[in-house]
Amino acid sequence: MVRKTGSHADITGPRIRAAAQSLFARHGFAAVSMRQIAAAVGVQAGALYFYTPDKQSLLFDLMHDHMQTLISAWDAADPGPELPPLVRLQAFVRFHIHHSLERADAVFLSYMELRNLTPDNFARIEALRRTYEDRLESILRAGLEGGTMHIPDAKLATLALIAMLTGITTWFRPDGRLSCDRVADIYWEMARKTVAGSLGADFGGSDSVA
Amino acid sequence: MVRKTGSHADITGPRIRAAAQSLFARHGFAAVSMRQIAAAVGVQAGALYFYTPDKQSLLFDLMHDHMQTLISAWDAADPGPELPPLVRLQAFVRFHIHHSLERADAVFLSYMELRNLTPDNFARIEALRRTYEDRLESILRAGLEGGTMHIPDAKLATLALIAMLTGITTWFRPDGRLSCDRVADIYWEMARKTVAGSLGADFGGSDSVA
DNA sequence: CCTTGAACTGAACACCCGTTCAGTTAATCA
DNA sequence: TGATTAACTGAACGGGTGTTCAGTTCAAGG
Repeated sequence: MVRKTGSHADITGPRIRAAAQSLFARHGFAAVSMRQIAAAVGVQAGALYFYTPDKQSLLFDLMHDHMQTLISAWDAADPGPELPPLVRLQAFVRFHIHHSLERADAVFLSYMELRNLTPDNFARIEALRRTYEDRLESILRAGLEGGTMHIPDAKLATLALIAMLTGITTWFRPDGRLSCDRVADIYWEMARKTVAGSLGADFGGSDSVA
Repeated sequence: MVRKTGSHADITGPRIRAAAQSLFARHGFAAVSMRQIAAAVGVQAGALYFYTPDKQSLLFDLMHDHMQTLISAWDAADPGPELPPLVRLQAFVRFHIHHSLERADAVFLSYMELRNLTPDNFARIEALRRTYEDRLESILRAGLEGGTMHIPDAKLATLALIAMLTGITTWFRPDGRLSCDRVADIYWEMARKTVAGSLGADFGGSDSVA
């Protein structure tokens, strides 16, 4: 009696969130009005407040869900700490690229609209972002300690790799020159070399630059 | 008689642009009102229109100036095409990091507010961005042809490197753990390895991952 | 068939938006 | 000193903002 299966509400809520995500990603949180979101769903603006307390919560929920999904999806995809760090790193690179490209709008939102969150909400999203970064950083530290990786700074390498991988979402087009799989192959090769042993002597003179 | 030296206008224009840049970077173009910009300058909103035709032009001018400054500053810093590609790449990495960190607001604007440009203005900024990317890409292609670099895809390596370098602006703090110079050193080492020869056999088994 | 109540409308609330413009101010020049 | 004019004010313009809420609708439950 409290809940009817197949009710309209079960589908309208997700539809609002989908419309908001798409519009926020395309035009930015501040540039999209509740009336525009409502129109995209085919409803009056007032009806949105049956599903969300306010506009800010709509943004926060989208970002929060994305970060939680990201983290738990990686924890499910992680081949495990007993495997060699380079194996785990390869899994991470492939996972991050595929997961991000399949959720371009959510990824865009989650690092473009941080400044539109209230301080409290910002802190919660930041914590999740750091949690995800720590997953990668611990892989790099394991590789460092095991001697299979050579990185000048684990924290900076983490940030550099994530920036490099996430940047793909800003230019990748499914109908472009390269498929998602091919892009993942190429980026894995670059990432592998970034953390590889520092056998830089194979091109003489590069260090003797003024 | 047309221009008075030391007039108020000579300083108010730049002050408006500085305030707009700071506010746009912190809160986003759409979230900042002309009245807020005016208040930051200590003037009424209407006075802004003595210096800019509209809000959109204010944004475009900031982004356009930043891109032009970036490109011409690199062209001045480029050690020249007669030098080894790895030398030029090192110069590029150091230049990009230092230039970006000294202009955090402008960098932030120029890749966060692209979607708030009118289609015409967007196309003009995009062209400048591509011009800058081409500077790096041609270095990588030269290294590829000369055999001193080994990259799976010059275009993707360009995008990966720029994303990696520009990402620094999102976390770098002048009073943080590492100085700008130290960060540049670390990133150069990572960038160098990314484009280095593919002597990946120094850690056996990494390629035999399922 | 009638009641219930979830889903939704449409109008209203107070306020903010970018932009314009008739005036005011104050400094310069002849 | 008086005319000129660039710089700026302050009010107004039409319209959009997030949010609320008294009503309407309509399918399901008893």
